[in-house]
Amino acid sequence: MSHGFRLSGHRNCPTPTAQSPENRQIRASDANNSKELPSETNGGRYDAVSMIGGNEESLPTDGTATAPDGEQHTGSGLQAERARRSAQIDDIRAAGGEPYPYRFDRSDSLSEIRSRHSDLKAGSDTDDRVSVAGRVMLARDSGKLIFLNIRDRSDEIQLFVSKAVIGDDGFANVKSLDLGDWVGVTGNIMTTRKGELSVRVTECQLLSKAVRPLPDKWHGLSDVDTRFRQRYADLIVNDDARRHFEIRHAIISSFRQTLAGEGFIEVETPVLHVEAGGAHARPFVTHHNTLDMQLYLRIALELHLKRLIVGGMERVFEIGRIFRNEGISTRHNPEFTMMELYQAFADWTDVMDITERLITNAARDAIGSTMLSIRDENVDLADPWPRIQMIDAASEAIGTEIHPSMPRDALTDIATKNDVRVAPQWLPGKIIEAIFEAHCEADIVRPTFITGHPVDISPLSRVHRNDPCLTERFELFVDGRELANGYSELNDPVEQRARFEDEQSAKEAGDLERGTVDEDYLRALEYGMPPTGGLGIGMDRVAMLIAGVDSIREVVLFPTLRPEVMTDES
RNA sequence: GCGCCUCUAGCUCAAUGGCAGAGCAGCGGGCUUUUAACCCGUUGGUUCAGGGUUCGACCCCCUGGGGGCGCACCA
Repeated sequence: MSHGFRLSGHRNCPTPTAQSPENRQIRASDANNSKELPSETNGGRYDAVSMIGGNEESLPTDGTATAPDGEQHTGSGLQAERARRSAQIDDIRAAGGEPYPYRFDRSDSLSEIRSRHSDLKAGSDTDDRVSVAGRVMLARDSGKLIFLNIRDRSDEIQLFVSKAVIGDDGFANVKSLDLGDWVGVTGNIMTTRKGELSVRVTECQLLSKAVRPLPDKWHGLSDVDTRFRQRYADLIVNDDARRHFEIRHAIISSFRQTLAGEGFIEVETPVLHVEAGGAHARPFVTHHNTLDMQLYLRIALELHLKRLIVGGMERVFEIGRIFRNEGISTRHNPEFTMMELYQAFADWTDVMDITERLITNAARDAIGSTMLSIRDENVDLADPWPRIQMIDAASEAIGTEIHPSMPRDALTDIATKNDVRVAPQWLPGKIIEAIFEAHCEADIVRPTFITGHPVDISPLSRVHRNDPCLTERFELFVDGRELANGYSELNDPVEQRARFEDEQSAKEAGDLERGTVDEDYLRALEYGMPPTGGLGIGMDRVAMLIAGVDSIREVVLFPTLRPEVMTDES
């Protein structure tokens, strides 16, 4: 850690400056900012020179800076830049200022100001005095006039800083701001000659000093590794990154609204499971110390939620993180967010309907339209979504009729002729699914329900009322990706036990993703579960669809990555 | 896990076997209506790491590491 910076005196209490008279002044002005006092708007409480407390103590002007560790740094480079800014912090403190004040009274968000003054003509002045806060994103210095662009969560605005208005000391302090610093300013709304909406700054307070420089102001951050590892920097400089997560938020919010409107109750069920059931996937294993027992992170929400249907809750849903110990790709993150719902007295057709409503509403709420462009095809989510049987799609793709009632050997032959490798333990339904995945899945562009999955790959689904080899199950595919999975829920405890036992023997035969017999779940079913429709939607993939991105990492804030090797230069 | 691609200044990118460069950011100077401001000057490099080939390596080869994409895995 030869280049490690330690700000002196800030690890101990009291700090060396805590006893100084200047510091007591700062404390007093902090009190002026505190919530307990009557909150008058503005009122000149922000000293125009509060950054260095009125003292004309100036920064080194020869381009060198002394880091707190005493090492001299010249020129640029990350370490030199951090040293220069750290030295600025020390100077502010030495002059009795506070580079990291406690709070700031903001009168408006930037978007509020922008909408209030949307019709202001070029070259206008107003009586609208505001206090706004944001991060300095751009700066243009023309001698006795400085233009800064600051940004808050809602928007950006220009600060118009005139030496004649703010005074020499205040002007020098604004000049010493770096891109990335947070500031709070007070002033009147105006427009420049070119019509740019601005705040004519009379007071400027540093709210937080950035010690590390921002990525390129124009190109932003494009190195994907850095973007994901330093998501904070990505969010600061990349508009798209912020937009993707706004969309994600709007989608989840929209789902909650749609579900609340249809009488669903949001619940939370355990993440730590004794048995990881409800899906075919390899789980993460963990351990509880006091109970001294092995636990699994959940791979699905299903079995707990259906226990609640047994309990009579009728309509429940959960939006929660699930974990699957499998490969990572543009479509898979080891932890991801699933929405599952269960509705008593409904069957799979009701569930397909609500799937369309949820996703169409989400698009409308998140991007204001149901029109999407998928692989250069214009898709209106509001159009009805086709419903195609899996066996029909697969049969058509290979030009041969297939059905799970056919002898396994015949299906194996057909699969092999169509370049699908068949594993020895696969049952007929699994072979059909493999043919579908190899020959149909990737070609599906617009939202399409694939229905009627074979019984042997659907241990929790109810048998199709018209075909004993199939189930009343569907999966939703869009752009070659599976987004949702739902079915008429199997509620016969005797049949469910038989299906679980088939799962267990497959697992014991070496198929690690298969399930086990969940005795407590069977006990629940014995109390009687009403006819029920259930649904699971991968929220990350819905967000990918609506945001129009090809990688799940664009809609997961902190995707799973290998640990970074930290160096002095990081 | 396998294959292909990639890693150069804080950021974005050049340099294809012959002196490691530019723009932005930074630093110094100028400019009172700019807006990716502009103008003049200027600092900054373990070219991911280690090894090899060569008179000479960012460049070619080997090993390792990070990342991306594809495959595999993944109802």
